[in-house]
Amino acid sequence: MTNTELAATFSKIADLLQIKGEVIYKILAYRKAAESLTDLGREARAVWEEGGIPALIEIPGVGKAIAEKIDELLTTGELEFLNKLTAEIPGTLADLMPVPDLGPKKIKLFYDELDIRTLDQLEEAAQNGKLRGLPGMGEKSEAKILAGIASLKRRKETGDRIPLERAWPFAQEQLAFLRGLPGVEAVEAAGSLRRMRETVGDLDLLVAASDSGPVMEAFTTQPGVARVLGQGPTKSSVEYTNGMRAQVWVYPPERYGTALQYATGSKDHSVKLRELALDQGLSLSEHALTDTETEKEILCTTEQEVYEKLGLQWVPPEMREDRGEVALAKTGKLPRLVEIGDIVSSLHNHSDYSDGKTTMREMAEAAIARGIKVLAITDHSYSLGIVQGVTAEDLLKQREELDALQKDLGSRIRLLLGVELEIRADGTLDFEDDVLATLDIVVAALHVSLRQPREQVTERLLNAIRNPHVDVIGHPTGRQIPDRDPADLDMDAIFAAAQEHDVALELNANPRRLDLKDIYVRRAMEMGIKLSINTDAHHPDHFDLLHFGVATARRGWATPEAVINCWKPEKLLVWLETRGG
DNA sequence: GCCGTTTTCGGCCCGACTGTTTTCAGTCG
Repeated sequence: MTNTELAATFSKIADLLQIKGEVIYKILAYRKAAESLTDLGREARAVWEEGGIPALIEIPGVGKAIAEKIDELLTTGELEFLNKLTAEIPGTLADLMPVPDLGPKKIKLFYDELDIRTLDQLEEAAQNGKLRGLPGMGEKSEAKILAGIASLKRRKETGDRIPLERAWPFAQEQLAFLRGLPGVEAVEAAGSLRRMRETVGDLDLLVAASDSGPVMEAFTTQPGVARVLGQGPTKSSVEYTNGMRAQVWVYPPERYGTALQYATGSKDHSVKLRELALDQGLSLSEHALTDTETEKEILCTTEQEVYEKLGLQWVPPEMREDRGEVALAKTGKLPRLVEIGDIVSSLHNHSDYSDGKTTMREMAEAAIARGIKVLAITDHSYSLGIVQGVTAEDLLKQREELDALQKDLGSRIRLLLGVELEIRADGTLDFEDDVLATLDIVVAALHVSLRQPREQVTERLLNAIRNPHVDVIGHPTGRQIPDRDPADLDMDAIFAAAQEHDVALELNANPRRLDLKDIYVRRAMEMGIKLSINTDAHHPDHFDLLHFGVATARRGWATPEAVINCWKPEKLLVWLETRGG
C-alpha cells in the first residue's frame, strides 16, 4: 500500500466523518495525516518496516490512533474502522465532497431526506427539481449544484489541477491586464503559484488599489471570462473559457502585506502564523494584525513587516507548506535557499548531434548570453532510436568540433563534452567504460520500459549509479506532468546508492518534469546527496526554464552548497575529474 | 485525533461571499 493509497483512505475517513457530523478537529487530524503522508519523502511502508508503530508516530500529524490504523492497513490491507463507518453511512457519499459548493451538511441533508448516495442520483434529483424544497435550498442552490457537478466532470477529464507549465504564462497575462488598470498600485500572483507548486488549483491574484470597485468590474467583464463565480468588494472569482479559474483580491496599499501573506498561504502555514500571533496577543487576518486587548490595528504594507512583527524571519513562499519552516523562522535558522543567480553551470543539454534543435555553437552562445560559465553538451546515446543518438564514433567527431569551438570562444565559457547515457531495458548502458572515460560528464537516464516491475526498474537505475563514470542521474523518476506517472522506483534504495557512490541526482527544470520533485529534493538534502539543476535544453530558449527548477529546489529547501551547478567552475571540474574510477 | 520553552488536558485561525433568510448557515480558502 503506497503513501497515496494510505492518504486516500484517511481522506475518505475524514469526508465520511464530516458528513456524519463528527467534531471538526478530529476530521482535521485525519486530513492533516493524509497530507503529511502525501508529502513524506519516503514510503510509510519502509518507515513501518524499520520501526513499526513508534516510527510511524514520528511522522508529523500521525499519532497513536492513526499509526495503529496505518499498521493495520499495511498488515491486512483492510481497516476495521472504515468498514464500520461505511456500514453506518454509504462510502460513496465521500465521492460527493469534491463537488464545488457542496459540503458535508448538504450531502447529509440529501442523504437523509432523499436517500441520495451517488453523483448520478444527485444530478438526477437536481434536474428534476427535487432539491429545491428542502430546508435552506432554493432554485439557485439547485442550479449551483448542477453547475458544480458539470464542473467536476469537466475537471475529471482535464485533471483537477493545472500544470505549472500552463498556469504560469496565463497568470503573467492576467497580471499584466490587472497592472494596466487605472488606480492599480501593485499586482502579484499569490497562492500555490507563488509557492511554485508543480500544479495549481486556481490562480490567486492580489491587487493593491484604494478603490476596488472598478478593478473588480474590469476583472470580471474582461474578454475570456466564461462566468463569474462570485463578486464582492474584496474578492471576486471567475472561470475562463480555457477552463482555468482565478480569484482576485483587492486591498488598499496599506494592508497589502497582510493580504499578500494570507493569499499566498499555504493554509496550514498561515494557521501556524495566526496561532503564533495569538500567543503574542495579536490576531492576524488578511486585513491587519489586531491587538486582542485594545483592538488597535497594526497595518503592514509589506509581507516582511508581518513576519517581523511576529518575531519571525521572512519565509520564502516556496517554503510555506507547514513542513517545519515556522519553527526555524522563529529561531532565525532558515536555510539560505538556492537562487537563480547562484547557478553558473548547465550540465544537461542537447545539440543537433541528437534531438537538439540547434548547433553546439548556438547553444554555447545562448548560454554565454545568460551568464552561464560551464556548458555541458550531453546528447542522447544511440540506442534511444527515435532521436538518432550519438555513437562512439560520433563522440570523437563531436569532441573535435567542441575543441575547436572552445578555442574560438576562449574564456567566455567552459565547454564540456558529455552524453545523456541511455539505461537500456535490460539494465545495461549504451557505452563501455573505455568510451565513458573519455567524456567530461555522464548523465545517465531512463527513457524506455519505465513500466517495468519495481525491482527490475530500480535495479536498472542502481546499476547506473554504481558505474564509476556516471556523474548525474537525469530526471530520475521519468515522470511527466500531468500525464506520465513516475517509474515505480524504490526511492529509498536509489537515495542510499546515490549517497554511497556520490552521484548527483538531477532536478530537471523543465516544468513538464520537475524531476526530482520537491519532497524528494528535501530528502536528498537531508541525506547530503548532491543535486544538479538542469534545463535539459533542446533549444536556446529552454535555458529560460531554469527558474522552474530553482523554485522546485527551493521547495525542497535546497542550498547552493548542495547544488553542483552553483559551485565555482574549478570546484566542479575537480569533482568531475576525480570521479570516473 | 494531535500536540506541548507558559499545557499530557484543553486547546486547536479568520474572514468573504452566496443564498435563503429576517439574523444566519453553508462553503470556501
